[in-house]
Amino acid sequence: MTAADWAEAALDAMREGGGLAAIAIEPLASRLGATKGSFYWHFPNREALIEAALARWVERRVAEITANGPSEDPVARLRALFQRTVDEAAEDPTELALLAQADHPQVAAALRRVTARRMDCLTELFRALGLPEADARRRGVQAYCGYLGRAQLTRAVPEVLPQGDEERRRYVDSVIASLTAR
Amino acid sequence: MTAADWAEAALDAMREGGGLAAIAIEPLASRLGATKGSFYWHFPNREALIEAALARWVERRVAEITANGPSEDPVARLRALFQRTVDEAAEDPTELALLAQADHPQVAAALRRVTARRMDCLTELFRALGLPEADARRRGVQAYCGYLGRAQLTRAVPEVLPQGDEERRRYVDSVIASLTAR
DNA sequence: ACTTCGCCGTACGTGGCCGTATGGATAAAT
DNA sequence: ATTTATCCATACGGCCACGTACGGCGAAGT
Repeated sequence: MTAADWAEAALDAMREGGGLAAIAIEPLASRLGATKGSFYWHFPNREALIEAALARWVERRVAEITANGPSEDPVARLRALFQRTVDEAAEDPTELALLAQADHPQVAAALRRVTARRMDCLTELFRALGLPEADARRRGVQAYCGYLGRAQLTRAVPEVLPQGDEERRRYVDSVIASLTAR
Repeated sequence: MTAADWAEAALDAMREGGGLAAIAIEPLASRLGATKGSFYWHFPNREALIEAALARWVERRVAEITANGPSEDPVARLRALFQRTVDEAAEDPTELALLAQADHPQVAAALRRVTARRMDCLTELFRALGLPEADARRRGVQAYCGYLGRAQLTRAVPEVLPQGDEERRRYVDSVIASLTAR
């Protein structure tokens, strides 16, 4: 049993429990087949566990940004981004849970890091499409807001979203067209 | 002390505490200068209080939809919508908290009602701009995702959003242009 | 004056979770 | 073989919140 195991279990709990409140030591211990004695050996307190879990989460989200090599076609990358939103955000409410607890200092720091990197990536993408810096940033914000909003709806009220592969494709086409127009 | 007082206090607590977990009877009682004896006279249990608070919230959100008379210019209404997002969502994280807890049955029902009404309104708006039904719905979803995402960022990571009145105006202009283009 | 009823305060039991104290078990070091 | 370090289990106290039991108190009816 390592500290990483505990951090991973904390992330799992947050994914299923929907929020920081789901990170509780005693339930985690019973789920891991361990006890609090183990936990308090590897961590000083609950806050440290939260910190470790969030650090893990940030690391992964940043890694999956740079995983999309900047060599690809910008429009294809945009499309891939919105395509993945559909499948991913539906299964992993972690990010939504964190967004809802942005007043928490540790959560806020994690969100700042990930969001800033994503925004940089999106801005660079629109610059690759030929837009000047200021316009590219605006488009980046616009795209990211669309991404976040769609992630929300996918989980919270999926029935208002386009149903069926055909409709979904048309929707993504429409979004891409809006973002790359002019 | 009425049941409405308790429900209102529950909404206040949720606004400040960020989530359903903030609706706790004993803290509410001390805040209201009352005790649990009063609460359990007006409500059978905590779940009923949550239900009442959510019903209140839904009623208000629906009311503020129909408050915008459908007589206005569609583009002006769109602009007003995105303008209000900036001020409002920053001060009232209730909706974001609810979105993050969409797995909760009572919350899900409340969100479904409000979202469906808003989507109807947006669709009607784009139809008033001359779009056929299917296109209007797509644009409506697109607009609402932009709204939700911006609300998220406003609270969670405001520093990535356009700063200053001038930049904010340009951003809203860009969004409106994207949504009403073609 | 006495009862009834709406409304609320107090006290208690229960459960879940945090953090600490302390001891046990195993393996490496000397 | 003894010590030491590492890792974990058990037991405990304390906090906070839910829900219940019960008693009190004022107003209205008779």
